[in-house]
This record gives sequence, C-alpha cells and structure tokens, in this order.
Amino acid sequence: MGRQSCCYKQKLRKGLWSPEEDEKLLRHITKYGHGCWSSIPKQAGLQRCGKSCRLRWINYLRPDLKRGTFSQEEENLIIELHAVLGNRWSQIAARLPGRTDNEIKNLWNSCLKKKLKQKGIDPVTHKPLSEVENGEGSGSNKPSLVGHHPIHQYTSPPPPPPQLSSNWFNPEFPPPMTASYGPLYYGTTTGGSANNSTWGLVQTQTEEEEEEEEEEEEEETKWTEFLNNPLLMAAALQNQTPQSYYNIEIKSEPCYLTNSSSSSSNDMWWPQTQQQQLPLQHEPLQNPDICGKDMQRLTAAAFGHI
DNA sequence: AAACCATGCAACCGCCAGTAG
DNA sequence: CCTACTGGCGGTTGCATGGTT
Repeated sequence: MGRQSCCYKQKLRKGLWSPEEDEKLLRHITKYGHGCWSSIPKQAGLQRCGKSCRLRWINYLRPDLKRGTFSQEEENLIIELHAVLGNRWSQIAARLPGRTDNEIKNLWNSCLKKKLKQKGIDPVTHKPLSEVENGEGSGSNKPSLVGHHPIHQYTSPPPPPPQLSSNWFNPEFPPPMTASYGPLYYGTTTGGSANNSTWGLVQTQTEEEEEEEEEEEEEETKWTEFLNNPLLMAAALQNQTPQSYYNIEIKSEPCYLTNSSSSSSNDMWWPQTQQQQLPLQHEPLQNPDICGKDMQRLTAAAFGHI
C-alpha cells in the first residue's frame, strides 16, 4: 500500500532531461549496454532513477527510433492494430519499427481518436458511433467486442503464435501497405466520400469494388466472429504468413552481437539488424546542444521524413 | 503585443508479473 | 512459501509550443 515512487529518494532528479544527462546515458549504454537499469544511474553518474533512465532510452535516445511524423500507412496500421489489440501500446509499437509505445499512445489520444470520431467511428469499439449509441440505448447486455480488446475477454491466454516473431527490428518486416490483410472498414460506414477515406482498406475501393460491398459486409461479419472467437483467431494464427500483421505475440528479442565497428571493444546488447538500420548510431550526441527537437529533425531527416 | 486557448509530447505514477534470495 | 526487487506497461499529468483572438 502506498508504495513510494522509485524517485522518492532524495536528490533524484525529475522532469525533463538535460542534454548533458542524455549524453551521459547515451555514452554509458553505448559503451556498456544496459544490464541492470537500476544500477545505470550510479554507473553513468546520473541523479535519476533506473526507471527514468530506461524510459528516456526507450522513448528518446534509442538509436533505432524513427521519429518524425507518422505516415498515413502507419496511422492506418495503428488503427487496425488497435482494433485487434486494444490499448496494448507496446504490442502495437512492436509492429511499427522505430516507433515507441508512448509515441503511439500519444498519437492515438491526441489525433487518431478524433479522426475516428469525425468519421463516425467509435474509437473504443471501432464500430460506427450510431451503432454504439444504439447499442447503449437498447437493453442489450451483449458487449461490443469488435476491436474492443477481444483478447482481454479470454479467460485463458490466447494461443501462442506458431513462431516467435522478431520482426521488430527486421528491416524487411514492414510489408507493403495493401488492402489485402483484413476487412476493417473505416470510412465506408459513414457514407463519406472515398477520396478522403484513407482509413484502413477503404482507400483502395473502386466503383467496381462497390459492387462487392455486400460480400464485404459478409466478411465484416466474419471478421467480427473472428475477433470474438479465440478458436478462429488461433486458426488464423496458425495459418498466417510470416509477415502477417496479426502475429499477436511480437516481443522483440534482443540479440547479442559483437559491435566490432564500435570505438569500444565492449560487446553490447543491440537489437537484431540494428546495425543496418541505424545510420546515426555512431554519432552519439557529439554536440550536446543538439537535442530535443533538433535531434528529432536530424533523425527524421535521416529517415527521409522531412 | 499580450492574453488566452488548444495541441503535442515527454515524463511520471502506479500497478502488475516475474524472479532471485 | 514469502518478500523484496526489478522491469515493463498503460494511464495520466504537466509543460512547451503554436495558433487565435
């Protein structure tokens, strides 16, 4: 009860990180890796708690971060994953290389929720708002499970995926954003024009495809069943392709590799394939003034986002 | 130019699960 | 088995910034 914050100890700094602190942490982790987070502040000479260091590294200093604005494809993917996973930001982030759960969570809360509402979609259930309101109004006790954390409904854990995916840092992971991987219909339910319906799969719909809407509605029903039925989902998981978006278990597995190109001879923990992905990795804040937004811009520019 | 407001983002808080002793 | 510690996660807060009046 009432356990105190890990920063309760006196003299521990809180709040925004200074460039000097960033540099200390970055240098330390670059040189030694992060073994035990709780011991890092001491070793790195930081007046921070280990948690704070971990968060700073994960959300900001980690060299494989993409930064920059989210692309439309990324937003679409987040929405679709949210429909499946709910507020499991870390799992959603695992499907978006270079993005953090915090970043995605912020985007969702500040932007995507509004966009969905504007399109008449309930951001919680991913159903049309009218349907949700009606559902609330009626005496139906049946919870809406479409996209509403369906996995949470399970009393037993969902079946393990057929293979552990280490897609997180796989540069080949992000598959082309096509409309072929799941009938999620953002935009069509509101009757809005197709040209501004960029959600999910709708954007590829042509007039000819409109003729297939009835079929698609059927598929939507199937999708609902799919989400509500752990057995169906399990079957899908077992039949999935390696690049399926619905690899539910998607923890990234760091791999131990020798960073022979590093100025330090120390071996360190780096995520798999990080070396190829990260042109800025060996440029650790040579100028402490380059931080914050500047670093974001630099990183974003390096990834072609500006 | 100043005040106010809205928004985005970084960081903290609290809880939980896993694990070592 | 119990306890304390640690890492991880999601929710929330507070500040900085940009836009509007």
